[in-house]
Amino acid sequence: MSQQLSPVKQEPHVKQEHLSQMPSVSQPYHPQPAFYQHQAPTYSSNHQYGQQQHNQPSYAGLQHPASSSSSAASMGSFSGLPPTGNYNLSRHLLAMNMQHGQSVSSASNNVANGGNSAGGSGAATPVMANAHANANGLSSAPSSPTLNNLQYHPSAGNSHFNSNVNSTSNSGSSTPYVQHPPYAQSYQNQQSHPYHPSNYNSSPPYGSHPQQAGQQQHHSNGSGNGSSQLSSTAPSPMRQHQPQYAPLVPPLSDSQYAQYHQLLGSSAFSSAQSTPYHSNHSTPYSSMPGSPTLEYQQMNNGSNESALTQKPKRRQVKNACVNCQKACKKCDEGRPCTRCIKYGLTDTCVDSTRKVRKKGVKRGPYKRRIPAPHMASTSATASTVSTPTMRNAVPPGVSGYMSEPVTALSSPTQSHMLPFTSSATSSATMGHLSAPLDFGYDTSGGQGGYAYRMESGYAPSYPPSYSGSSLYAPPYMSNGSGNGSNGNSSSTGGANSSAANMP
DNA sequence: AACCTCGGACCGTCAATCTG
DNA sequence: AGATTGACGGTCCGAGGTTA
Repeated sequence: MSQQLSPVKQEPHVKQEHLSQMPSVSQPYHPQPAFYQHQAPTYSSNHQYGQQQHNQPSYAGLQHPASSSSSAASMGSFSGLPPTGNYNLSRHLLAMNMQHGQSVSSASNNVANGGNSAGGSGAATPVMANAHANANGLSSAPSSPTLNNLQYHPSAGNSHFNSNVNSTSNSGSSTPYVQHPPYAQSYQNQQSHPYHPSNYNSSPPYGSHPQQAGQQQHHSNGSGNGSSQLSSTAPSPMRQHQPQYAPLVPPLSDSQYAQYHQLLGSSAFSSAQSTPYHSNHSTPYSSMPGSPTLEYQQMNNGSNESALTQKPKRRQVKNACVNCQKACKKCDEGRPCTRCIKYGLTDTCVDSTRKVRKKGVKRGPYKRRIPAPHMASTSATASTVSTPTMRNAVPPGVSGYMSEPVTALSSPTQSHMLPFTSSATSSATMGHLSAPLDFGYDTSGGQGGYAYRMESGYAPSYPPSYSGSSLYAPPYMSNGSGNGSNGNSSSTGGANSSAANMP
């Protein structure tokens, strides 16, 4: 079994490298619950995409009638599949369930491992240690608050909490999978992609007919204990609304599917209702996925002229599905999402797993605001200051600033979404804000591609020793800010003064 | 025309840091 | 302790290429 493990090629593409640094991506499909370890004794923590399935006996035996000929190639990672026989959907789902369930624990496990190897720092942070401590086997709860509140998705991992919940899939049924030709081809060519569904193991690259949505929903529902007690009646505790959904999905055209899904998404049947992070999502839009009029949310309900000239804010889902994530396409909160329904990828439409944020990363002294009462510049327009850090410019005490539209923005960090009113602009505190300065293109770490912006009026105060926790060079290198300084903003005020005078 | 790929702009989160 | 900062980790726009 172990000799079947083959290293998954990493595409040289930059973005994929970045994505491949997301160790937890593979975790939802990680088939290594503790109770299965006896069947996977050689399992390594340095798992790769596309390998886990080989340690999963019940899944390695997955058979697929539609993959007998042409699609066999597209299922390269399923090379161990027998060429004939019935596709055992229940086993398939069972395996997927276990893989999903494992995500909770293995994700945290990966934090300790991957995070350590990637950054070389923070491995010993308390949270990571804690995550690791919880990462063995049957841990039934997200091992970190982040996982609990954000990453843990019931559709992906709830099975872990319901180890005795029966799967409703038809045991032994050989449901015909309908392969979506374009994607079959596409995914076939992407097997080296770390996000390739075939490398998820639980996500065979064939698309399923949407009629199987009702079965697929039980991915989140199956037993995680390897039991074969399969029932055809027990609904998912988290998605028991969806049995109503499955029969309602006839073979429709793509547009019809999309339309239908929009209805789904905006209805109480949306899986978004059950996601833990939607409940406290601050924006009112999250409850209405799929509404085309909400693709962009209005920054201002017409109360400010500047809003008319500003580009509407892009709205993102909390967690894109693996398919949309891989394709860098817009997803929605429904599972399956509209796009996956459209392309027949409902089988693999599962939430991607979010990486646990690193902790213990030393951050340099923050640049400090300069009082700058005399630097008022009325030339600052709403557009020029509408940077993500614009909130910095909002005086904490400015009342009325967060009035009408802000009621929808309970998240304090979303204050930068607010329009920049003229009154605020003219305030003395705002005066030092003019066009932000781009300080080039950072390619030194992380995702790169971010143009560091220094807003005038802020004094970069990185001490010379600061290296962004070894991740970044000091982003403000214009004049050696902080050279010999102790990070005091006064030492770099000159740079900002000049910045403030920039046109 | 539809779809795919992917660079990078944009977004939201939240731990580190600052401030009163 | 609460506010703020800003890096991180993510989403997905949109342009260019490919395919049917």
